[in-house]
Amino acid sequence: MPELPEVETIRRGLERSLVGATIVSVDVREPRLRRRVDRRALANLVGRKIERVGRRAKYIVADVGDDLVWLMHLGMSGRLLLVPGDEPAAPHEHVRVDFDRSLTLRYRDPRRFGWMRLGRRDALDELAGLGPEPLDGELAGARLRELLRGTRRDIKAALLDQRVVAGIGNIYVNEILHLAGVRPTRRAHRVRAAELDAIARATQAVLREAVDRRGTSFSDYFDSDGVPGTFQELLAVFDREGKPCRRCATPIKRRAQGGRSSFYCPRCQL
DNA sequence: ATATGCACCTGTGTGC
DNA sequence: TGCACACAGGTGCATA
Repeated sequence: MPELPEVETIRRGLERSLVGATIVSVDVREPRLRRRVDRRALANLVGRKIERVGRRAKYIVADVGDDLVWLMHLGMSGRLLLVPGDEPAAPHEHVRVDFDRSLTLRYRDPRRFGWMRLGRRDALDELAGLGPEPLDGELAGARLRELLRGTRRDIKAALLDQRVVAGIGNIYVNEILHLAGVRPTRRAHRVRAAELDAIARATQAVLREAVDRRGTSFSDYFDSDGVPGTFQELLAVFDREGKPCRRCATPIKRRAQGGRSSFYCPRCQL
């Protein structure tokens, strides 16, 4: 479900409510997530205080002291919700963490593609090898050119590769390529420098706007307070097969690419 | 190196 | 109404 803008929105919600809060109890109701949740390791959260809530790519990274980090990934259908302590459990609520302020964090994930773990900051191999954060500092065309040099795969697959750029998923990659005027099937190494500049700019513009709009809720994404985002109102191509391109009115096309749907305007994107 | 296919899961929408 | 099937915001592995 969540890409960078959704994860960032959730991060902000957790930061607002949880920084300074102390964990009172941890209840792993269903450890069989994408990777098995280590109950004993996670139990070390008890008594610790949330010092900081960060994000890297699509990971939530919470500092809990002593160089320990609580790492969470939401997969496709994961949701982190802050609810009053006495709220009854909802379906697919796999982990609940109680804090010292009548507040619990619930992890719900019907498909169980997400997971979480507690580890030492220097042992988080999940975060090693991730590409640049597109909204931190510069993601310039020149940097993209370096990252894509020599790669023969298509530009869409390259942008979805978290080692190339961190945080982009299937909604935003379609939107970015539309804004940049580049077809998703173009070979990455044949995309011109000027087009890479456009892709770099479009990446930042799309992700910034989507963060401002608190993410895209086209079916069932909600932030940590249960509030939907509004970027779906601005989608140019994603899930708009057959509808008119917002720029030129040509019907949007859809095709499968690497097992997932690509949407593009056959006129605006070359 | 990379492309493809599939596997991990459940829910929802569609067409018959 | 039921049923079969396609498809869903993400990764990661095995195989060619």
